[in-house]
Amino acid sequence: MRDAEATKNTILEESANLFNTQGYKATSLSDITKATGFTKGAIYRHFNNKQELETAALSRLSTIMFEELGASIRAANTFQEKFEAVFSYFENYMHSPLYEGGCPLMNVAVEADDSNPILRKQAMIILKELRQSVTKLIENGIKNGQVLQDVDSAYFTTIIIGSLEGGIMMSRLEQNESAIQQSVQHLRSVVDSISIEKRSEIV
Amino acid sequence: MRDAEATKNTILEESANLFNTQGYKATSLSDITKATGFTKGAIYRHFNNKQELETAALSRLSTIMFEELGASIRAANTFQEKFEAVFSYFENYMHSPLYEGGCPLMNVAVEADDSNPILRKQAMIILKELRQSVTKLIENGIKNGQVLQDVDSAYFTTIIIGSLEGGIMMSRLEQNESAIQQSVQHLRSVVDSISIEKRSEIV
DNA sequence: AAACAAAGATACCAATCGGTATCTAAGTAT
DNA sequence: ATACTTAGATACCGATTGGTATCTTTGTTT
Repeated sequence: MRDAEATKNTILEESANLFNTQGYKATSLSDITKATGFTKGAIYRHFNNKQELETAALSRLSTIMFEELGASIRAANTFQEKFEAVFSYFENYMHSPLYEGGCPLMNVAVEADDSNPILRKQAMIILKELRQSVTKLIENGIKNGQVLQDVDSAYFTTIIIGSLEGGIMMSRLEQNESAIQQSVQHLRSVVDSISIEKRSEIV
Repeated sequence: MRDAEATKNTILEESANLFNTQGYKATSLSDITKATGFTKGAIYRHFNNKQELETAALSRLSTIMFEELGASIRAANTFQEKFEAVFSYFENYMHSPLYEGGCPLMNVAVEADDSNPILRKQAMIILKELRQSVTKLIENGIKNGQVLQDVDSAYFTTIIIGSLEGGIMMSRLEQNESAIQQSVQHLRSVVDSISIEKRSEIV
C-alpha cells in the first residue's frame, strides 16, 4: 500500500525527532533517510528543501507541545491545579514519550538565536504563545479571585517559564531529574505566594 | 614576526567565538580559516583534530567565564553584594564584550546533551564548578551569620542557576533584556528571603 | 653564512553535504 | 485493458566537509 500522507507524516515525525536531539543544521538528509527508510526522492517530493522540512518539523513539535499542555490545563479546575498541570508537564520532559531531545523551544532558541533567522522567528512565536498561555492562567486566577489583584502577570510568566527551561537544561545535562524537580518545587512556592487561598490553608 | 603562541591564541579565540555563536558541529574549519586569516595547515599544526579544538575552545570560554565571575565575587564583601555581582554578571551577558553568543554552558549543554559525549562531559564539569561557586557563597553566608542556618544550599543553587540560564535564553531569543532583568529581580527577592538582615532593613 | 627546526601555506584526498533529473512502480480513471 | 498521474527509487551533480602530505618560508643556532 502506498500512502503519501503516511509517508509525509513519517518523514515529519522522524526528522522532528532528529532535529530535536541532534540539532537542525547537524541533522543531514541522509540521517533522515536512514531513520525513515525512505529515499531523498521521497523527501523532496513532500518538501521543497531542507529549510521547509525544518520549519514543518518544528511546527509539528510545537503543536504537540501545546496540544498536550493545553489538554492538561483544561483538565484541571482551579488556578493551582492548572499550574500543577504545567509543572508536571515540564517535569515529565525527562521521560516523555512525546518527543526526544528535551524542550523544542529551548533547543531551537539556542541553536538559532544567532545564526538562523527563519528558525529564530519561529522560536519567538512559540515563546510568545507559551507566554500567553501562562499569562492567561494568572489573569484568569485574578478574575476568579484566586490570585492577588495587583500581581504582575508578565513578570511571573517570565519567572515561571525561565525557571522551568533552566531546570530542564540542567536536568538533561546532569541526566538527573533533581534540577527540574527543585525548580518545580520553587515555582510551587512562587505560585503559592501570589495565591489568595494558600496551599497550606487548603491542605 | 612569526609567533606560534599568538597564532594558537588567535585560532582559539576566533573558534571559541564561532563555536559559541554558530554551534560546534555547525562551525566548519573553513569558517575558522576565514575568521583567523590562517590556513588549515596552521590550525592542524596546533591542534590534532577538530574535536581537540572544540574542547580547547570550550575550556577557554569557561576559563574566561569563571575568571571574570570569580573576580567580581571577590571584589564584593557581603553575602548580598557577592550575589549582586553574580547577577550583574549574568545580566551583562546581553552586551558583554567577553564573548558573543550567550552563555557557553547553556550553548554546549543544549547542543551536546544527546549527541556529543565528549562535550557533554565537559559541560557537566563546567556546571559542577558553577554550582560549587554558588553553593560556596551560600554556605559562607551561613557561616558568617548572614544567611539562615537551615537553608538548603544545593536547592537554592539550582534555583539561582536555573533562573539565570532560563532568563538568558529568553532574553537572547527575544533580543530584549527584560527577561533576564526580571529573573534577576526575582532572584534578589529569593536571596533576600534566605538572608538574616533583609535588604529592606539595610536600605 | 650555513645548517637546521619550526611555522604555516598549498594542494590534495575520500566522504558527505543539499539538491536535481530521470526513471520505475503503483494506483486511478476511462 | 489502456492511458495517465502520482509516489518514490536511483543515479547523479557541484560544493563542502574534516583531514593529510608536502613544500616553502621564517627564525634560530652555530
